[in-house]
Order: sequence, then structure tokens, then C-alpha cells
Amino acid sequence: MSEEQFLRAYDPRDYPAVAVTVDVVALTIRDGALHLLLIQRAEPPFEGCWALPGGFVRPDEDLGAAARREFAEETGLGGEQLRRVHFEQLASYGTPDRDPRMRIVSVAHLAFAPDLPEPQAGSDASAAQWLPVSALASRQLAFDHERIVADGLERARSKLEYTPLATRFVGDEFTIAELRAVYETVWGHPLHPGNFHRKVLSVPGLVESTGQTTAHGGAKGGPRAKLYRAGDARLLHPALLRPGREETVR
Amino acid sequence: MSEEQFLRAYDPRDYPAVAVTVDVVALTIRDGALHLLLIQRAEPPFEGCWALPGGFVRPDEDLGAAARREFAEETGLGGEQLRRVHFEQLASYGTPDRDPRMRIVSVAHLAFAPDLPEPQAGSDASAAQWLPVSALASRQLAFDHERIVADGLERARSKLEYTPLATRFVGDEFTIAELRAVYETVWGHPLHPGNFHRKVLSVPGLVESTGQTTAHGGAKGGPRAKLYRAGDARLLHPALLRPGREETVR
DNA sequence: TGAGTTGTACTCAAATTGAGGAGGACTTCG
DNA sequence: CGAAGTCCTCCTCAATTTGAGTACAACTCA
Repeated sequence: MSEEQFLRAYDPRDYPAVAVTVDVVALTIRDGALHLLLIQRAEPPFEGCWALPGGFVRPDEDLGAAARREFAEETGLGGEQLRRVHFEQLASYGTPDRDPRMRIVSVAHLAFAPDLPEPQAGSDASAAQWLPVSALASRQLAFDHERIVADGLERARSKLEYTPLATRFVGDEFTIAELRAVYETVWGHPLHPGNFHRKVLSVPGLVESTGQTTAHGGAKGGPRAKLYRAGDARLLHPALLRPGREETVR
Repeated sequence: MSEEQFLRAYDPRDYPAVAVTVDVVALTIRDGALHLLLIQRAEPPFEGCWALPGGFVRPDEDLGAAARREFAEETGLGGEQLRRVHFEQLASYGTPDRDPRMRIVSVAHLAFAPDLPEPQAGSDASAAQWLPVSALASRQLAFDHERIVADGLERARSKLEYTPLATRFVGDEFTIAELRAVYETVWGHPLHPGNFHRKVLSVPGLVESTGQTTAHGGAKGGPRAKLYRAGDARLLHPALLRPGREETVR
């Protein structure tokens, strides 16, 4: 049988019915706290339950494109706002009974957004909101989304160490103190301002100066701060390591 | 409509036909060189072409279990040997036209093995072998497996830095020099023996002494070396960073 | 026996980190 | 307006970690 004949004779229906979805763990920083984007499901299963935005991958759609589309559709955050959001693949979840409808494998994605407007519920969602991750414990999530969120948060904390991802949480121009606030918020740990300043400027390609300063001092005083842009580094070397992880290591 | 009614009315066939497969990037060290496990495809498409071991996920099978099963089936490496192989999820690949048969999303896995016997070709494979990764450039792989292998290698190099994964490439008891050889082989970079020794012993939980030494000196001389076991650390802190990555960072 | 190899332990300088302090440019409040 | 407080940006200094080299004894092979 030639390869061509084989392909003609091939019937996809012979294979077990599996559906592939994408889910998005979208993180941002609002009011000095790390927030996660959740939608309230408008359809069964788990109708009314809070869940990660996501949905079925379309026949001719890339996985990453599906994640961006679902994020945009279910939150009304599109166009120029979407451009500033960084997406990357997180992991796939395919435990046989994770969805009561059928066998569903979900390719989870992680999204990092600067402070975006309040989301508008879109298709399949009756509500959408940014929820502080500190409030997650008191909210039951649909499917195995609790696990996906935990993995996403750990990935985010880890990526801050060795990639310039923190710059995705701030505007195009930012101060070192704003960047430090990102690290402190995501890591949940205060950092030494002077040492952080020295380190950020010493890592090649992390930030570059704009030559400008802020128009005013901070809200509670202090001098104007110098403004920086994200640099061209894609990996930080040496890395900015989280302090005191000895406990979590075993 | 109640949730129960919904589930009864639900027809999986309404959803686009997608198949989910697993592929395995299995790495080991043989004769001082990093080797990758490849199989020669016995079936179309890409019949006769070399590819990663892998195949369809079964209806009631976890993704990780599928990866282990396919690895065992196509290489004849099972039982006790399989126990010592470490599997972890790598990433998912789902470009719409990556498989000529139909839409297939593959969840790639990474496997780290100590020196295993030569594989025996199993189901769907007409041959199986460990290939030095240095010889990869001259061999065309099926599907997008070239890309998957590249991602797997980079992940392996990176995981050596901050996890005790290197101990998965050696036997249950090993010398510091054997461990150093793993790092040098995977990173493709010679390391300072004295500094490596100091570092390995100083990282908490990376190795623990057995109190024993090797029965003989090295093949070309030198004293007997002390023997160690893998420790209980799951993350290395501080990490063992690859030297001189400044060039690859941008 | 002698030459070569290497595991382990040192030393020492350079680089990086952790902790704290100081100046000065801002803020708000009275 | 002045006083008090904030905090960005520097600076110092000690402690730790790294990179590079040396030393020595235990082993191999010829």
C-alpha cells in the first residue's frame, strides 16, 4: 500500500474520540496584588462554577492561537490590549475522568498581562473577573483547574528568576521600584531595595535606560525615579534568585 | 436542562475529530556521549523514517502512563529497567498540519535513563536504536520530531542546573567523577574537577555518602573514588549554573 | 619500577550577595 | 511656609560563592 493509498483509506473515526481544549492561567498585578482571571461558566458541566477561560481548539487552529482566542472571547479583552499580553504553553492535563462529558485533554497556557481593564463576560461565560490569588483558597474551581492554577503560579514564580518576564507585568516604561514591586508581589516576599536596584542594572539586557524620569515623585514622597524599558535579554544571567528557598527544596 | 440531562444529550461526535498521541524523547549516556532513542517506523505515514517512540493515547489511560507504555512497547525495555527511567512531561505540539492523516496533538515527554541495553524493535517499529545526538544532524526525522528533540535537549540541559536529574543518568551508586561526566556530556563543556567536587558536596541533598569506595581505581589510573547515592533534594539551591552562557542569552 | 592519571583537598583572588547607611528630591500635613 | 516623612539612588563593608591553580597520594599500565 502506498502512502497515498494509506491516507485515503484512513478513517479518523477509527480512533478513540478525544477532544482537545486550551485553558488559560492569566495573571496580572492590580492594586499591588497578584490577580488571576476567572470566568463563571454559563453552560454545563459545572454551570455557574468559576473556571479558567478556555475552550475547544478549532480544527485548523494552532494551540497558542486557540489560547489567545479563548482569552479574548471570554473576557472582551482584545485588540491593542491583547498585544501586550505574553502567552506561553504551561502543560497538558489529560487524566481520563477530568471532564464528565468525555475524554478531554487540555493544553494549559500561561498569560502575563500588565494591568488591564475589568473583563467583560463573553461567550460561554456569565461573568468574568480578576480575582486576587490570595482569595483563591475560598473559591472552588471547576474541573482540575485548581491544580492547573497551582502549577501556573509556581511556573510564574520560577520564570521571574531566570527570564525578564517581570517586565511583562508593567508598562512599556517603568521604574526599578515598579519592577521590584512585581517581584515582591509574585514571590510574596519583600526585597532589599538597594540590592535589587544594583542587581537589575548589573544583569545584561534586563533593562535599558530611557534617559527620562517620572514626572512626579511617588505617592507618598520621594524623588522622581529614572525610567527604563525592557532590554533585549531572553534569559537572565546570572539569574535573580528567590531568597531563602531552603525549606521548599525537599 | 439539568446537568445530568446535558450529559446524556452530549454527543462527542459533535466535536472535531482530534487524536492525542504521546512522543518520548528518551536520553541516556553511552560511551561518554549523549544518546537519543529512535525507532524506525514500520507503518505509514513516514514509513521507514526514523522517529521518536510514541503512539495514540488509549481511552482510559493517563498521559504519563501512555508515554511509559509506548516507550516499553517499542523498545522492549520493560520491567526492572523501566523502573529506573525518569519520565516527565515536556510540551505539547499541535500545529494543524503536523500529521498528514488528521489533526493530531502530541504530548511530548522527556525520559532520562541510566545506561540501558540495546533496544529491541517492538510494535509499529521495524528497528530501534540509541543514536548519539551528535549524529542527529545527518538524520531526517518524521513529523516535527526534530523540533521536539531540540526542545527536549534544551530542557534536559536546563534541568541539570536546578534539579538533581543528573543522578538519573548514573547507577544507584556513583562517584563524583561519574556525575561530573554526566554534566560535561549533556552540557558539552568540560568542568573544573575540583570546583565541581566542592559544589556537589556543598549543595544540600544532592548526594549522600555511602561510606564505600570503588573496588579499583579508574581505567587509566588514579585512586579509588568514594561512592555516593542520590540525596533527597528535589531542587538544587543554590543551582549548578552552566558556565559562560552570556552568548546564548539574547 | 617508573611514568602517567586522577580523586580529593587545599589556597587565593575575583565576583557576587546581604545588610545597612546617607544624601537629597520629593510628598503630605499642619 | 516649615516640618516630618518617604524613598530613589548611591555608597560601604563583611560574608559567601566562584574560578583558577596547586598539591599529594593512590591507583593504573607498561
